[in-house]
Amino acid sequence: MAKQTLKTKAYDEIRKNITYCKYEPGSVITEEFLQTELNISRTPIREAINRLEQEGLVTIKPKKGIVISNLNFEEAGMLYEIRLLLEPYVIRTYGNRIPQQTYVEFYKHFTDLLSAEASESDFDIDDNFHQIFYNVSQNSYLMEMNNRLSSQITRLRILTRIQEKSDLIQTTHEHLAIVNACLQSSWEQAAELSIEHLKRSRENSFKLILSGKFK
Amino acid sequence: MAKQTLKTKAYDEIRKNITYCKYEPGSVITEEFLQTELNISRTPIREAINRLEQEGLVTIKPKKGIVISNLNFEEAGMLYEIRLLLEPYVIRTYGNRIPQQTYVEFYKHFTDLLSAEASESDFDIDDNFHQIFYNVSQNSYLMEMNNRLSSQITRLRILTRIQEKSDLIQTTHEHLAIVNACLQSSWEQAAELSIEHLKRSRENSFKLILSGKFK
DNA sequence: TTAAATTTTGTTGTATACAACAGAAACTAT
DNA sequence: ATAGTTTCTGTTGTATACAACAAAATTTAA
Repeated sequence: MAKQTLKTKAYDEIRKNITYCKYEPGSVITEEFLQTELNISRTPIREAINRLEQEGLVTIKPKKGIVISNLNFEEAGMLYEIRLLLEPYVIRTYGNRIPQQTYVEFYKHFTDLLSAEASESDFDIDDNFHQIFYNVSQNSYLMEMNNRLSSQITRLRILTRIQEKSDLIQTTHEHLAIVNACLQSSWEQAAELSIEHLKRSRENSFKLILSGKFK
Repeated sequence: MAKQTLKTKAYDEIRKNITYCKYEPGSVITEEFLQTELNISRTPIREAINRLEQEGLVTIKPKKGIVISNLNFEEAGMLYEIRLLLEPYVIRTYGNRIPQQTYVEFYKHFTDLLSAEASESDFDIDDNFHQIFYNVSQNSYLMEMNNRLSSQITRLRILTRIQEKSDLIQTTHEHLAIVNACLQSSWEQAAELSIEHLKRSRENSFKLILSGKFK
């Protein structure tokens, strides 16, 4: 495993706190706050913050503080637009690179998800599902793009409380359908199913945002 | 205009030096070198370097130095893969948002390019051409992605000496054809033309890379 | 000569002090 | 009371010193 520097430690920690909405969207924090919270000096904190700004998770207000990025209707629209463009593409183009072993793991995850109670780790599993497709592309731009999207998507899911059991089950069934299509090498069908999945997911998010359930 | 901090100044300067290959791909530089070269202290230099690493233009080797990223066959393939995915999409989807005024500017650039000698500013003009399409999408992820791609594409063009007059003329004619299609609201045709343009461009780059003309 | 151990050197990693400044608060003149 | 001015406070911006460490160079032992 790679050497863990304080910079990466700070980055991981802060990013996690943002994605899981421990730091609320729109709120303002200071470097000093992070310093005492993480017990790490300013330099690594700043480097982490700079990176997070680059990734769009925070905005640095000069001489004022660090604003945790908001997640509004427009942002959600942009996120899903990109996913709708990229995911069908990677499935169609690189689906055939997914190793057999990965399917075994998928099915294990699915049975876990359908049997167990909802928990925070579900997000990671769901992220992981999407990530696989990007990783097999071996295109670092695609992988990096997924990385950017995933933290925002996770935040969106948490804010819209979409992790409720009923939705989790539906999502899992949709994932299952996609995987089944892949196993039959029906890439075009798998791509179409992923479009359906993303569109439903998007509409669900939009609905919840507009209902004012969040923010 | 936004406040220029030393961090952004260092970033702009170093990025320019990398894109225009003043710092050669594969070569190793140190923070101290940049410090004396730009006459800026380490802290802003580091922040700039961190950002450039994030964007893939450099790799920081712990305790060793800063490696200017290489541009090889695989990297070029990844770049064009993304462009081939994104550009037809933005043209098809957002072409109709391009204001009339922009077309006037396009034609002015084209006539300039076809009449004048090749110069460094041609790269900016070409970048600008592609950038317009991403900007009208108003999707920050797409715009950011273009930003990432453009510096790499520029490096590729410089390294393959593709700016030679004959290629410049061909490129300009292809751009002209795309713009003409847009003006007639033939978005599908414009998208197809952009695919042709990118594919030819890619093959040209591949050819030059393999001929060993560079690196 | 060769292999292992040690020292040295160069570079980034981290901590911290001070400067600059934006915005709020207090003050002043009318 | 209000508009303008000044002062103050909190936060980030920048500079710099020192620590940690990877790799090269040197030394040592056989």
